[in-house]
Amino acid sequence: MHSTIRDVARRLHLSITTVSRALDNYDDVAESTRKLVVATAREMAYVPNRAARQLRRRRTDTIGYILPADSAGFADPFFSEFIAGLSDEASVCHFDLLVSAVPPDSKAEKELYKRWVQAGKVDGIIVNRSRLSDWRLRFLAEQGVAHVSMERSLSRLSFAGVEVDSFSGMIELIEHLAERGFKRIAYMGGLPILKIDHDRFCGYQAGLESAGIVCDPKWVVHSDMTSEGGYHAAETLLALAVPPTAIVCINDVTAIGAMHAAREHGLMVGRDIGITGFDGIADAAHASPPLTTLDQPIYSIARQLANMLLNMVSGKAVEKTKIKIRPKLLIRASTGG
Amino acid sequence: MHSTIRDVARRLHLSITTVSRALDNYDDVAESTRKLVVATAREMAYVPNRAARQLRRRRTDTIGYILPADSAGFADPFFSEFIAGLSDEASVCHFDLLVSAVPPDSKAEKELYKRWVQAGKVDGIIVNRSRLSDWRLRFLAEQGVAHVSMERSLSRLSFAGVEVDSFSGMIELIEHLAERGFKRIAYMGGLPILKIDHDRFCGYQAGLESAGIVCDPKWVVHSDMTSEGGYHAAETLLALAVPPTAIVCINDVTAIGAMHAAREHGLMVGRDIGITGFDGIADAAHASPPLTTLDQPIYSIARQLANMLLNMVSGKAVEKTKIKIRPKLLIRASTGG
DNA sequence: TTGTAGGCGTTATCAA
DNA sequence: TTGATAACGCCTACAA
Repeated sequence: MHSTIRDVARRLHLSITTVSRALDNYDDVAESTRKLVVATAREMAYVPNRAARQLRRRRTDTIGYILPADSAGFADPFFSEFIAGLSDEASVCHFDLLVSAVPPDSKAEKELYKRWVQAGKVDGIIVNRSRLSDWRLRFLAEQGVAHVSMERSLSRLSFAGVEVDSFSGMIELIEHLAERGFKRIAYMGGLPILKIDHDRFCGYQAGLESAGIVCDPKWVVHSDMTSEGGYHAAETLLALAVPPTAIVCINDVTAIGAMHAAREHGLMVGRDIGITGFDGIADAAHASPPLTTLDQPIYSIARQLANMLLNMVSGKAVEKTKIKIRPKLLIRASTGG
Repeated sequence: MHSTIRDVARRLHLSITTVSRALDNYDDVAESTRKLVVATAREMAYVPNRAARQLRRRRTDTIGYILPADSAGFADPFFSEFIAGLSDEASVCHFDLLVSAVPPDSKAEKELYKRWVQAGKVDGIIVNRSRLSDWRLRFLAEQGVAHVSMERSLSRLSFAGVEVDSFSGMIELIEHLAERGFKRIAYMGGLPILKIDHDRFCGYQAGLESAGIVCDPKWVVHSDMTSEGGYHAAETLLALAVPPTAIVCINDVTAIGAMHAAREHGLMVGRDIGITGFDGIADAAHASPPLTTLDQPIYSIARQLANMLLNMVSGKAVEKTKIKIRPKLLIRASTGG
């Protein structure tokens, strides 16, 4: 925090005003002074103080993202990629990204959102892992804070964001499994309050139905969406009297855990049992066997979300406020290739 | 951004000053007024404006972390876990975490660090993936900005941070491989300018030496530390006239890619070839076969780093400024169990 | 084309 | 124990 705008002004025997406007490319500044100011500012390594600018402009040039982090052990490449996308897009517009992690639907989460909003710390917020009934979206709408979300919640609020068509994807996936001859198909979800869990489960059911397969409630289990959780949930499934011959997992890391459990049970994944994921993280392609999955372009989705949000907070017209993406079925060896 | 401190003051017919100090628990405020102020503030949902507070206090209550993101496709669970740790620790102290992603050692990186520092956007910065000669650490020291780093660089600057003893870890690992009968041991590193690459490579060499194995330069390759990169680098190794019978990888995701390549070459990992990682990410335990690795407690390291930094910026005495951690060798099936 | 002055919401100094 | 008042660094009507 070195030179201030006063320093630059003093050095040039100009007023603060002129310096300020020269740097902001106002057109009522003589070209010669403008050049001089810009050169001097650069030479003096002048950078406008963030806090002062924020206070005055009443905006922060910062967008926020709160990680729905369940636990200490949480580590899904999904989030690395998502954050990288948000941050990259923000950088382009000279915005910053504020990040925090907090257990979903907890008291701490509520407090954090409140603090960020009421202290004016961010101009807008990106929400993901939307819940069926999501107080976050309601809260942000009420407070008039710009926000976009990945997956819409069921409430009728106007929605801006990106939605991946999990439902159709799952139907396609189940069809694929049925074609490969897998009939006893289990579903391994996450928290049932999650929109993605709901959508994927519905797609799973619809898929079964159209394949003429009945859905055994015993074959529906839930995990915490970590590989550890997937491992344990799979153990439960495989210990059943009549275990499933395929497991459809809510995401890739869960599936990686499930494959591990299957191997430990002496099953050859892809032949004795089919296992699928959702996300298309890099590691899924290198898993053993490579994982059949519904690929969603996480990085690109994150960039699009950030872009929409940035347009909103900059008052620019947002061309598209709802983007729907169809996940792509990547067939790999974990379902027989 | 609703009620300000003035609103609260007006409502109570008190001065702004008194309200401010009541809320900050100064002891020269009557207990009765303090209670009244606190209650009213809460009722009015008053939250101090961040920008104003920052401007006045000359601190931001924010720490920063710049992800060394190589590319769009980058997605290492290491970073999710690292960020979660930083963020959790920051939350405890009511600090925020500012995150950005930028290619390492690029012009953009330099500009970003400058901007953050000179605009006074953060009180301190966490650095990881230190380079052997790291301008970031020099720059931060010069500018007098508080910072901690994971892995110290070779320069003699005073260092505060956490260091994982990669060198000793690798020696132990090589010893393990040699015991298991693997003799033709390859090393798959990352960028050679990275401190961790240097340390791990040196440990590898030392390990080979003490096991009486000569190091064939052909068996030393580098990747970009992604699973994709690991996959390709392994293909190069396996295409050699005399391919190695073990591959020591710089991190887990690389190793996961390498295992994939090995399987494609018809090799049974753990029997025909030994493969090892470094990190101890959750997925490593669920890889096929489960990956032998040097486990470092990423989440806990991140918390410790953040904690040290927070103490530094709060002016608290830092008990321990250098923490050395010995990674733990987890022997799994990828080296024969 | 440039300068003056007021204020964004807080906190800190000093006097009452 | 409380209250004026002056910054913090910047932006922007408005005046010159």
